[in-house]
This record gives sequence, structure tokens and C-alpha cells, in this order.
Amino acid sequence: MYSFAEENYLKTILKLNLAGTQVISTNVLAEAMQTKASSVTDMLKKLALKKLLKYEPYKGCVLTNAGKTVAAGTLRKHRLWETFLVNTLSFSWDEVHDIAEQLEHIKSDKLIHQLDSFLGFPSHDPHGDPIPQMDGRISQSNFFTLVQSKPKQELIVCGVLNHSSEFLKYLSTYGIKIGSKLSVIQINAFDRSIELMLDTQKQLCLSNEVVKNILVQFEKSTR
Amino acid sequence: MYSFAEENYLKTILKLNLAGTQVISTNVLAEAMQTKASSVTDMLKKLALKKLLKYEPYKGCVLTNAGKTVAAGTLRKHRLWETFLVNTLSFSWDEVHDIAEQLEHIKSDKLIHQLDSFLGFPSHDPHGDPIPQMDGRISQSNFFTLVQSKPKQELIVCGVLNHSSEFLKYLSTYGIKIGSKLSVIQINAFDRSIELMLDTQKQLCLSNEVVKNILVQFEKSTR
DNA sequence: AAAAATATTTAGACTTGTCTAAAAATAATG
DNA sequence: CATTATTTTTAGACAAGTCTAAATATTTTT
Repeated sequence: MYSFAEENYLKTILKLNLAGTQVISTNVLAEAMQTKASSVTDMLKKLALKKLLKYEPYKGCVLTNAGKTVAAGTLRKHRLWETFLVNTLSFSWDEVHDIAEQLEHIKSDKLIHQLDSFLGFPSHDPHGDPIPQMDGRISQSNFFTLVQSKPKQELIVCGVLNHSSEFLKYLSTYGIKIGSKLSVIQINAFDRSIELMLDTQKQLCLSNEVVKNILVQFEKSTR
Repeated sequence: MYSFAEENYLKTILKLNLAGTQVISTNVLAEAMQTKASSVTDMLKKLALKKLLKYEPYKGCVLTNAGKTVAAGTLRKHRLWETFLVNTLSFSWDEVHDIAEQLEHIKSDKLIHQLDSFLGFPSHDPHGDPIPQMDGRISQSNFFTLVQSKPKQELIVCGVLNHSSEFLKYLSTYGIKIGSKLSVIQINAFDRSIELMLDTQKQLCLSNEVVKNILVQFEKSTR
């Protein structure tokens, strides 16, 4: 059984991997964990000793398969709990992160299986992130950001890249949520902001900063 | 915010109080917490410093109102989670304790309120124990044990005094659960075992050891 | 009420995870 | 390529919570 701290480090490394970083440096991990580099070094030594990752001083770390399994399990629990909080307990998508950070460390395989079953074996969490499978596999989605979209395409909002409560609340005030229908009207070359039609009724303009954090997909594609 | 350890000590003291002990000695608490007396002393000093209990060396401890509130909150969370596990996630009553021991430490008032609401504001958990109110009040039930019952009385099973998985499983194999209808046929003076009718169809004999751990109530009384 | 038994506390150590400050290694720059 | 800047690691400290062993109180027994 692993400690909360160990699970958090492994999960964070996995998330950095999923975001594109292959080898994770001490400083990058310290920044992501909101802690000091010296603390990271200590923990990397410990996790390396437990064969959860490979660590070479001054060269960063790489998860082993064992480490990936633990990390994916933690991420799976986090996302299942987020789904539970939103779907079952009526939380909004900007309120669930901190609670799921706690719930993800509860130890019980049966609990997670029963929860998964109760929720109907969801494939994605309330932010559109894939829920890792029991075996640790994580589905690669074919979502792309709104920046990469062209006018006249019919799009469906499928996820977000920024998970901050501020950003999520911002989207909510505009009525943008997972499943929202979008079509780009025009892209303003000046500031790269995008004018678009929301749910075939509301026209609005989103800044590039916002647009690059919204993941979409062509309408009718299967998820 | 209080640590897991602090919450566990406070909860255990409250449970000892509810079981009848008014002033709790170091050794009694050590036994209940499955730890050493020296660890208890250390923690009592800390909790006394935080005004959660009164502690006089060699004289045991007594919860303050603040301590009672924290303890009742933890017990409330424990029992709400047990109810959730049984009612919503199809766990049996002998499987939920260890998981609830973890879940009771999740910090979020809204989570507990939403959970309570989702469960329909239950008054008792799956073992028949009262769920403390939000304000810390704990309803005193008028349940009595099967030992105190007389023949021919129509009784309803309302709770248990022994919460061990072994005991609960034992009851389950006989089909005895919360809500079961019982009527005492006769009490064997020799070993104080009781012959009774279960759900007006099954006759069985329970040892005194079992009988003194079953809480009942007269039929039709309100709970 | 003194001796023995029991209960409780203290002292010191250990583990986990964190930190600061200093040292060492690596990378970047002129 | 030597110097500076940056990154990373080490050394030592701290807090929380636990433990063992020894010291001190309290209770019980005779």
C-alpha cells in the first residue's frame, strides 16, 4: 500500500507524461507538486527504491510499469469520484477537484469497482478527461482545441485543458459545457479571438486564451 | 482543520462516552485505539492544548463542547458513508467499517450535506446506530437488548452492540437483519440461550452471547 | 501504612515528509 | 574554455505521530 504523498507524486508524473513530457526533471516536478526541489529529490529516491520509477541523479525520472499502474489507479479513482460528485451529488465541475484529491487516496478495490458500476462505467469525467481503465490503460482521445478549428465546422465541446475553478466558472457563465454545440463564425486575425455560435442560438466571442483551452470534436463522431 | 489521528482519538472518546464511560483513562483509550499508553498521553496533551478536551495527568480526559462537536462530526461522516456504501453501492453491513474509517476524514461540509440529502437524511446507519445531526446532537434510542425481552413479545431488530464482521456475518447467515421480526418462544434457564421465531416462519435458537448483542424494539413503535 | 501491583507519564528514538541553506553538478555564456 | 548561472543534491533541522524502556504516581493488598 502506498502513502498519499507517494500516490500524489506518481499521479503528477503520469499527468506530466500525458501532457507530453517524457522525462521529468526535479524542478518541473517540484513546480507541478507545489513543493521544493529538495523534497522532490528525497521522494524520487524513495520511489526509485520501491521500483516505481527510474531515477538517475541530475537526469530526472521515468515511471516503471509498476509506477504507471499505481499512478493510473490514482487518476482513475480521482476521475471516478469527480464523476460521482457531479453526476450523483449535484456538484458543478468547478467544485470537485479538491474533494477528489482527498477521495482518490481511499483504499478499497471493491469500493472503486462498485462506484464505477453505480456510475454506469463512465469513459470520461466531468471535464472530458478519460477515466483510466482498471488495467491502467488510458484512452487517447482525438479531441483538438478550438484554436485548430476552422469556420463553418459543427463542433461539440468535449473537454478542457485548463482545469482551474476560475476558467470552469467562466465557461459556465457563458453556458459552455461538455456537449455544447459550437460553430466558428470567424477568427479575428488581430488578437486570434474567435466569434462563434453556441448551441445554434447564442453568438459570442472568446479570446485566444480561452479558445486554446477548449477541446472539441466534429459533431456526430463517437466518443 | 484536524488531523486524521486527532479525529480518531476524539471519535473514540465520544464512542466510549456513548457506551457509558464518563471519564476516560489512558489505558482504556489505548485499548480502544489499539495503541500504546504513551502515545495516548502525547495525544491527550495535544488535544488539551487545543481545548478539545480536559486532561489532568493521571486522571483521564473529558471532551469539551468543541471536542464533542468534532467527534460527533466525524461519527456523523462515518455513519453517513456506511449508509451510502450499503444503500447505494450494495455493500453488506459487515464490509463497510474499514472503508468508512477512511472516508470519515474527508474534509468538505458540502460533500457531507449533499451525501446526506442524496441518502434522504437517514436517521440511522446500516447497523442501527443513530447518525449524529449536523449540530452534533445524537438521538438516544429506546432500543433494548434481546436478553431483556420476555416470551410472546413481538419485536423488531433495530441494531447491534457488537460491530465485528464475524458477528454481523453470523447474523446474516441466519437471515437476521435490521427490520427482522422476532418473537421469543422461551428462554433456556440453563445457558440463557433463547428460542425464537424469526419473521413468523423460521424457528431458531441463539446463545446468550449472541442475544445480548442484538438490539430490539416493540413492533409498531416509531423509530 | 508499607509493600506490591498497576497505571501513567517522561525521555529518547524512529519514520514520513517537509523545509532551508550550503555544496556540487550541469548548462549557458562571453 | 573558463566563468557565470541554473539545476539538483546533500546535510541538517523540524513537526506529527508512534514506539520502547525507564521513571513516577496511584491503587490495591496484606
